[in-house]
Amino acid sequence: MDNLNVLDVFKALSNETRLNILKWLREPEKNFPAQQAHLPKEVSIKGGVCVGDIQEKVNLSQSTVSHYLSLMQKAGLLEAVRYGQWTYYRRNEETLAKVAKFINEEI
Amino acid sequence: MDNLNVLDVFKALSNETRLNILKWLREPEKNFPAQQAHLPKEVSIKGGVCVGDIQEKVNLSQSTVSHYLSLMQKAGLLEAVRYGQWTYYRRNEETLAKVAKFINEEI
DNA sequence: ATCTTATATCGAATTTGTTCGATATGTCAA
DNA sequence: TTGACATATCGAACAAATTCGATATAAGAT
Repeated sequence: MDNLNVLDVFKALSNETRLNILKWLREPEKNFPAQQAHLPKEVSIKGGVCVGDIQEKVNLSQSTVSHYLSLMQKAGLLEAVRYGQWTYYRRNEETLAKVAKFINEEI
Repeated sequence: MDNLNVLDVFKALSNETRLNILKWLREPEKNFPAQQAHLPKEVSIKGGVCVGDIQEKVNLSQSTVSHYLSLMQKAGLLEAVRYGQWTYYRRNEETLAKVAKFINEEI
């Protein structure tokens, strides 16, 4: 939605855990076994994984993971979809593409 | 030379001044008028600009600029060529290309 | 209404980054 | 060999990021 803020993006990418989360979300089914277990069969949040599943994989506190995801969302790297009490985060491919383009053409 | 350390790269890119330096070094002749004034005519360090010229453009102390350039070099974004008492820094396009590729294919 | 579960936010401790001035090192010129 | 200049390194002050546990908010189940 908002325009690309490269500084916020690079800051978000300057952390191994956050980088891993982004990588894992490339293949959610593979990396998060319990993925979307809370969703009824007729609902699907394509590519989305809830905070709890991510926290389980990352070895950090719930508050830290929540904060990280929020940072990444503000940077435009992730988007959040709420379903009931869960928040599903998924990659925002548009921003990723813009970042690669930016490196190639502007930096 | 060394292998790509993306974390160091993203940290180096997480700063407006450093980002600007990298951009300016795309077109050294345009952005650094006094460029290569110290070099004898027969010597040319393609794309290289000395620390003093960069410092003049950035509004920060000599030690800070030196530190920034060193950070960027360690991250592989710049390479340094010494000529006499001057150090010329220029972009390392190979790393930049690797970073864009990394974003597209791995992150 | 109450309890439980999921996520977000707050406040604080610790670590890392920014930035400076002072000083060290290296090179050239007289 | 002394002096001047370019750059690098050091040590310290301040700002920002990391990370936690505690608490707030919000939704679902009893």
